[in-house]
Amino acid sequence: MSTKREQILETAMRLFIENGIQSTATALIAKEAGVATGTLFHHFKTKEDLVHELYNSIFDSLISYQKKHFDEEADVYEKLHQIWSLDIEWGTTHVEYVHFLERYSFFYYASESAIDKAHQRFDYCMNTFEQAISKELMKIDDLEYVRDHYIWNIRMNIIYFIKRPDRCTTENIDKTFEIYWNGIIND
Amino acid sequence: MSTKREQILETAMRLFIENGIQSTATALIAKEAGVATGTLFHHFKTKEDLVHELYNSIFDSLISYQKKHFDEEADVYEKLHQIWSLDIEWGTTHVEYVHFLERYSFFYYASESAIDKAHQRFDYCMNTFEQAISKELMKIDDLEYVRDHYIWNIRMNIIYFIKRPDRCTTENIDKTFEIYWNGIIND
Amino acid sequence: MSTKREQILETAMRLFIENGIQSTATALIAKEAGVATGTLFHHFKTKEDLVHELYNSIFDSLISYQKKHFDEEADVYEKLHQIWSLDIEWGTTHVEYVHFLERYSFFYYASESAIDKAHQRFDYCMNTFEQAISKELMKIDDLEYVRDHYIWNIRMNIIYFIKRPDRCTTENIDKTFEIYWNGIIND
Amino acid sequence: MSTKREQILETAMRLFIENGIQSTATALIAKEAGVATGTLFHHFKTKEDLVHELYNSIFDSLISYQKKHFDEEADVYEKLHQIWSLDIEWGTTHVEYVHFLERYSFFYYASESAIDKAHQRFDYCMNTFEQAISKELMKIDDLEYVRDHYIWNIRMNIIYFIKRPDRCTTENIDKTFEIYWNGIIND
DNA sequence: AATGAATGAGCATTCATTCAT
DNA sequence: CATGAATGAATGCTCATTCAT
Repeated sequence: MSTKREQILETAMRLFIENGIQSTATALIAKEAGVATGTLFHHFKTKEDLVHELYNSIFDSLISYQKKHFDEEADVYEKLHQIWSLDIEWGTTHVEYVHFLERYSFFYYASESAIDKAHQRFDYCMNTFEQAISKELMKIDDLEYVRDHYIWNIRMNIIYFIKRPDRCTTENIDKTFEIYWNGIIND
Repeated sequence: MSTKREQILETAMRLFIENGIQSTATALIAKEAGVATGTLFHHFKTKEDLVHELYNSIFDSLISYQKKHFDEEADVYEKLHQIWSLDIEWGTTHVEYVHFLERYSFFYYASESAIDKAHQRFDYCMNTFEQAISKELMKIDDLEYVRDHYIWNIRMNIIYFIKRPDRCTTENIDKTFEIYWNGIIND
Repeated sequence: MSTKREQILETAMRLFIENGIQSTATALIAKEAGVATGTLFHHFKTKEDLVHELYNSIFDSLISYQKKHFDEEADVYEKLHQIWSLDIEWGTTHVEYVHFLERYSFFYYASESAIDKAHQRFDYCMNTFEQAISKELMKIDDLEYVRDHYIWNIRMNIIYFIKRPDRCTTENIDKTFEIYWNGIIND
Repeated sequence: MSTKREQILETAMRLFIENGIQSTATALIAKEAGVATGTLFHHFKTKEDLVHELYNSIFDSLISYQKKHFDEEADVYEKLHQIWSLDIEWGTTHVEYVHFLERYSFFYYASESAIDKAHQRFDYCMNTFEQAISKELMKIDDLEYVRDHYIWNIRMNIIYFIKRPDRCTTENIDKTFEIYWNGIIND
């Protein structure tokens, strides 16, 4: 019911993307959200709390989107293909979330523990990577490598398809998955 | 050539890496460099200028390192392999530069024009990508894709080998190049 | 008579003692008392009112304690001895009240008029001081001096006996009264 | 040479006395001192540092005043008489310092450690108290009691003589010392 | 070239109080 | 009686930059 709270969240997201998190003053967020500064701090103890809430809500969105379509019973190739496609579908339809995450990722707010917590939420991905490794499908049998390799490639591809929506076809998405897959798997 | 100027640059690099660029006050840089705040602004018109000078000197380092070993006459596979290996060699032996670049990349200081200028300096890389595309070696014939795909993957790998210096062997570096190459090329 | 009202008073007293009056936020009092902030302001028009109510209730306690044992008919020495001992007895058994008064005394809330009003309530003490002066018992025949001299000495002694409960015996209390009495009276 | 620094100190002292320490905003101090807020924080890292500097400079004044006249070789009675008279002379001629100390003493800024440090600076007083106790001159042979008893009485007397400058004669000061001395010493 | 005092707009956060429910 | 979201002026403090020496 808290309309003001939501207004603050929406405005903060927009301003963080436009100007960066550190460069966005809480006073500006409040002003553009049409509330008093005190109201912002009534709902969020600190600016950092506000950032974290946005960060978590984005992962809520992504994870719930993926879990709706993810098939635990499929084989490794299928599952990775699904994850890849769903990530890109979600990313290109939640552009502002992607921009926020890119602002956030290498930002000082993103403590190691926050990143760890985020990784933990993607257990179904991690399980798939582990399964792939244990089946000796991967060129490198280090979970950390496999995970980071996936994350950096999917980030790059999502950003690419956002920049080039004209190329964002199923066919092209499949092609990018092949690039990912052909690279990482054993011949 | 002034010693003070160099002290400022070194100290700034260290502090930017430790705390982030935006979170590092010029007053602190001056203090830790053992100079007056006025001296810092005597040598660098603005904080942004200081950041840019560091940024450019890093690419000077990387480019001169690569040009020393790069063989323009080799074939595409060879050239990309060279660039890949040289990037990782340079990255793992210039850890602080890598950390600085990661701090800088997604930072608001990095304007589009700064990024474009940087890309231009890597003409020998771009030429190689173009050559590969024109020879129809790549799964996707879009220069921007090929370039970004390379950049994100090399960044990911450099950071990985910095985190895991024990795994930073020629054999493993070659294996990661195979992951890159097998992914991006046509079958 | 409301329980909530009493919870507020008790919690406020505790927090004022722990952190000082000005440093204790009304929101914190409400929270620790388990009531809403609105409830606090329903029972006390302002924070200052709450402080005053505590202040007055403490003097209610002290004065009623003393009046129960005070003998108006005794001679000056006896009466001052009684007041002295009763003050120390009350103080060492109402430690939190003492702490509150010490927090309050030099605090900006304590206006001159509030202090005057408090002095007026201790008419039986003032009468005794006047009696002592008119009988030429005191080294200085200025009521203000006699009063302040008593107040500062009794405060000091109460605080001392609170810090050193092991020394708080009738014998020691009597000894401190002798210090007071031998000082102020004419030889 | 730092005129601005001194202006800040003088203005702060005045405003702290007038309105209390906590109720005086650093912005107001800067404004009334005719400097920018940044200047205040250039000279004093925090408001607390500013308060401490004032506090310490006051004790510098008192201690240097007393040491100029204090005779280490005199007997206990003489030495205490000197300290007493010098305290009152200093207090009535440095009224604003006294007011500041009264504002400060029971204020949350005055940590136990700050109070301890202050006590340590008055070693010549403490030595005299110890000497008096070891000669069995005092009714109570507890150094803490003797010290606090002195402090509270001298504070009370200084404030009294400030309020009543007409009564501040050598004769009256001597009389108040007799009140102090006759009280505390053994018969 | 080097210094460091001075600037003042800007920032995150606090808090007594109000008021609609 | 009770609630707690909402308010917004106020606060201590920061920081890139300037400038007189």
